[in-house]
Amino acid sequence: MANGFPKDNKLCGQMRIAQLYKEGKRFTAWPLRVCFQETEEQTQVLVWAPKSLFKRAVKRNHLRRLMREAYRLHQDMLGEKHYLIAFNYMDKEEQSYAVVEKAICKSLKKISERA
RNA sequence: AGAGUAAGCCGGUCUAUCGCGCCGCAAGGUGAGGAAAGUCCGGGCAGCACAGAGCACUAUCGCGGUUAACGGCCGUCAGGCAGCAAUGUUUGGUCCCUGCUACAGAGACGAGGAAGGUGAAAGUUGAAAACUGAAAGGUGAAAGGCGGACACCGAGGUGAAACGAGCAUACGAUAGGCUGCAAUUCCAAGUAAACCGAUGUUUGAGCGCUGCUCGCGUGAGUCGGAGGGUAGGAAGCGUCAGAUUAAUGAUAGACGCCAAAUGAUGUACAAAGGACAGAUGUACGAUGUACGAUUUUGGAACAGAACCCGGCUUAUAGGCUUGCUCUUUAA
RNA sequence: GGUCUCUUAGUUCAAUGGAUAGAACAGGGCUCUCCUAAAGCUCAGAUUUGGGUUCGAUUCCCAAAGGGACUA
Repeated sequence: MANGFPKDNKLCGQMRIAQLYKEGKRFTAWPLRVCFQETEEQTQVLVWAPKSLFKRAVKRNHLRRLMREAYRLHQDMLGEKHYLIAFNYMDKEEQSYAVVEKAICKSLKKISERA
């Protein structure tokens, strides 16, 4: 079981991100909003907390790390297929790790079922 | 002991498991703060410019020191404000030239003179009879009163300020070439040397001298519209962090810190009270106060590097050290 | 990251350092009308915040907060 999260698994590039948001399927799993798309290449993930909701950089960094950590520990739930996924933090409050972990698990399960 | 004040410091530690960035073949090494923040100053660094003259513009402003530099810091002088005090805070070139000082006030920055007093010109009144003359007018006609130009003396009051000044946009001294790492250099990819309008080629557009003018140089494009393409990477970023969707985290446990509760057959002090010996002692003592082992619960701030330094400013739980001041008690 | 700029009634804008901060629209009340609109009268409402300079700050200076523009 591979629980690492190296740099190759991060989604980057303005064009590819715009394409994902344009063509990908979306759903909400509080406090997250998820956007995903199936792909032939390796799985890449984007994690994001908006500046308009969290003005302090510390809080944004913390939430991003929580989401990334939760994904890293549960990424084997996705199965054999590869996806592009974007996790957007939605809630105005800063939630604990337990809440974020639950939401990530829920959304990963949903992705593997729907795709 | 309490309260205050000034200066300085700390900003949890360790272990286990799973992970991240960078360096390295690997083993391994290394990885955020006192403010990393605001971007308010200064410097390094980079690019452009640097024949000259003049005018602007911006910043600073008692004195001395410190520094690579500063508008910072340290010491000190004077004034204002707060405090019983220790101390804190704030202001600090000049008024020669150019201007400003509302309302009120006679007058407001050139002076001019108000109530009142002294003197006093013009004018007016006194002013009619009578005489003279064709008439108009003249003579009579002076004292005194009213009047108050003007000259001298000169308060009180108004107002922040009444001739004393204060202020800056004014003057003086000093400093500053301009722009900023999205600077700048290189690589890769892509496109549109096309179209429309205005203006211009010796009757000189535009550009450069990076604010303007003179002056000098250059000499055919320049500006706007609509439209097309790209927005990746490397260096800059070394001196023990260094990315470019942007690394330093998550979980569990232990210790330490803070707050509340608990309060040991515990310790110290006070003590109603009865007991024993006896005119004062001895042990006991319900109960109260303080200190407190232990246990339980909760809490732990402000905040995250993007070229780097020196300051300033702002945010900040809790704690530590030292100096000084005041109040109370004891010696 | 850097360079600038702005904050005044609910909204859009005025106001040499000078008296009670002005105007339009919006809002409340009254008149008119059978009712509404229009019109007329009237009322309330603001200098982003905290210091300083000044006799006196919307205005000048310093700090903070919140917007906006430009720059590869």
